[in-house]
Amino acid sequence: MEWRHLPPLSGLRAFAAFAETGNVVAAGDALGVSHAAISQQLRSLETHLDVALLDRSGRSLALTDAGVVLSRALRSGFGGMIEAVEEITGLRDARPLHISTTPMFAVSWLMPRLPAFRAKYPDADLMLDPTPEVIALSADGIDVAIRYGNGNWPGMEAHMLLRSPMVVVAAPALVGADEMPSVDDLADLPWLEELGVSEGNNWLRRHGVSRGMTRGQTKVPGNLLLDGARDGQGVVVTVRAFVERDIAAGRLRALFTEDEDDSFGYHLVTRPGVMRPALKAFVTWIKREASEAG
Amino acid sequence: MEWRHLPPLSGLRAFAAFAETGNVVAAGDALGVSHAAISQQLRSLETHLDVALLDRSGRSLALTDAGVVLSRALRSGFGGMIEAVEEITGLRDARPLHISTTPMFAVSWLMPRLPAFRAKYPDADLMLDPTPEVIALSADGIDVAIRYGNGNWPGMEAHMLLRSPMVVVAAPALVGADEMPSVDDLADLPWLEELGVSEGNNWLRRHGVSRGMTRGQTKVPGNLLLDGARDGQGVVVTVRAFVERDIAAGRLRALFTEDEDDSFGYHLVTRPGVMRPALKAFVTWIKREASEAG
DNA sequence: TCCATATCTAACTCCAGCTTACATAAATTG
DNA sequence: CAATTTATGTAAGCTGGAGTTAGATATGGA
Repeated sequence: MEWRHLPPLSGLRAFAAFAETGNVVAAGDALGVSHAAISQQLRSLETHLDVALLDRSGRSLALTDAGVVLSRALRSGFGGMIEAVEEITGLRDARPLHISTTPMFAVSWLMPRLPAFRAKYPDADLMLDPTPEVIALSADGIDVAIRYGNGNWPGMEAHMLLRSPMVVVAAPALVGADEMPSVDDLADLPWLEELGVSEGNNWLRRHGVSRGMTRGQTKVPGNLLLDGARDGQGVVVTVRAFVERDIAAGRLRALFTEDEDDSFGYHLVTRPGVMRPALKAFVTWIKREASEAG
Repeated sequence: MEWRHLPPLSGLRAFAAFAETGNVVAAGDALGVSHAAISQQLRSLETHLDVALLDRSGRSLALTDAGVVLSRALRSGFGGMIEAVEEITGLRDARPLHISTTPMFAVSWLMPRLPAFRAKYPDADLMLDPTPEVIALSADGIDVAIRYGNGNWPGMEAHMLLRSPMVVVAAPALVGADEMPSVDDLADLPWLEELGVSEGNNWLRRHGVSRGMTRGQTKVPGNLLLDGARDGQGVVVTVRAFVERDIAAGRLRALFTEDEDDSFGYHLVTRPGVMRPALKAFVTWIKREASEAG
C-alpha cells in the first residue's frame, strides 16, 4: 500500500462530505464542524494534491472532473469503512434492512407482497427507500436495491425478479379504441412523466424522445402515474408487467412495446460478499416470491 | 453517509497499516511514524469502538475476527482512495502496468509472449508481480491479475484466457512407461510441490490430499517445478496445457486428469470500471493473443 | 442598488498525535 | 535457567493540525 500517496485524511473526509452535500455549510453540519473548517480543508487538500478539485466560478462550488473522480472513490471508500465499523460494533444488526427501489416497483409489486414477508419474519425490520436515483449501495447503508435494467451492474450481483419490456400505453379515451395512432399523433398527445429519474424517463432518454417533445408533458409523482394513465390524462411509458391486466381489460391500450432482448427486467442487485441474516432472509424470500409470480 | 459512525481516521490508517504489515514497527515505517505512535493509535481505536481488534496474548499481536473484517474494509477503502489520488495527480499514468500472476503462468505462457507486446507497444512499461497469493487488486496498485479458477471472482470481471484442467504427471523414469500406477502407488512416490500458494497446491488442498501424505514432499520454486518433473524427481500437479507437449513427446505421463466442468482455466481478472490507456492496450493484446493460441 | 446567500480569510486556541526514552513481556539460546 | 533478542506497552512533554469565531468578500436576484 502506497501510504505516501494518501493525502491528509481529514481533508479527504471534508471533501467527501462536501461532494455529498454540495455546499460547505451542509458538509460542516454532516461532520459536526463549522463551515469554515470545511473551507480550509478543501483548500489545503487542493494545494496538497496540486489539483483543482473545485470550480470556484460562481457563488457556489462545483466539482471538477478530477473532483468527481476523487469523490466517487471517497464515497465508496468511506462508505465501506463505515459499514465495516457498523458491522463489528453491532450497529448493523440492530438497524432495519434498507431496500432501495423505484416508486413504480414499490407500488406495483413490492408493497402488495410485503405483508407476507412480515408474517413470515416478524422480527425483521424493513425500510423502503423509494429513491429513483441509482445510488452506491455501500455508501448509504443500503442493503439491497431493486432496479430495472439488463442485469449488467459492474461489481454487483444481479438476479432477475421480473422479466418485462417497456411499453407505451394510453387510455382508449385518449387515443381511441381502434385505430393505432401514428408517431406524429403521439407527439401531439399529452404525456405523463414521473418526477425525477425513473424507468420510464430512462427509456425516454435512451430513445432521445424527451428533446423533441417539450410540450404537453406533465410531471406527476410515481404512484399517481398509472392512475392518471387509466384516467386518460396522458400517454405513459412504463414496464409492461405492471399494466398487463389493464391492457387485457381494455382500460389501457399498448401503443408500442419495446422489442429488446429479454434480459431486461427488474433485478435484485446486491453486493458480493457475506450477507447479514436479515438480508439473507429477505433475499431468499423475494427470489421465491418472484419465481412463483413468474 | 453516517459520518458519526466513522472513528478517528488516523486510528483506522494505523490499524490498516498494522494489518498489512503484521507488526507495529513495520506499520510505523510504512506510515513514516514511530512504533509507539501505532501502538497508541491501535489502543485508542479499540477503546473508541469498544471492540477487541487485536489478540494480545503472546508477544506479537494477532487480529481478532472483528479485526479481520475491519482490516479488509480498510484495505480496499484506503486502496481505492490512493488509487483515485494517483489517478487525478497523474502518478498513475507514469507508473508501469502491474500485472499479478502466478509463477507457473508467467514462465509457461506469459513471458514467452511478452516480447511481442513490447514490440507492439514500446512505450508501455510492464511490471510482473509473480506473487502466488491472491491479492486485492486495488489495494496494491495491481492493474490486472491472471489467475486459475472457474471465473467466479465476486466483484471482478473475468475473461477466460486458457481453458485447461488440472493434471497429475510424472516422468516415465519414475512411474514406468506402461502400467498405470494405483492411488496407493502414487502415495509412495516422491512429490514435487511449488513453494507457497499455487494452482497445484490449491488443487491438492481442494482434494484433501496434502494431509494424508506428509512424506516424500519436496518444495521447489515454481519455475523449477516442471524441469524437476521431467527429470523424474517427483510427481507434480499442474495445469494440463503446460505439459501437453511433454505428454505427447513421452517425457511425462498423465496419471490423472481432473474431469471438471470446462469453466476452469486461466482468467484475466480485472476490476469493473474505466481502464487507463496502457491497461486497455494490454488487455486487448492478451485477449487476442489467447484467442489465437486457443 | 440592495439584500440574501454563498464562500473565503485571519487570528487565535487547543488537543490529537507525535517523539523520545524507558518499561515490560514472551520467545530463544547457550 | 539466566541472558539475550525481539516484540509491544507506557509516560511525559512538545508541536502543529484542525477547529472556532468574527468579519471580509463575491455573486445572483429582486
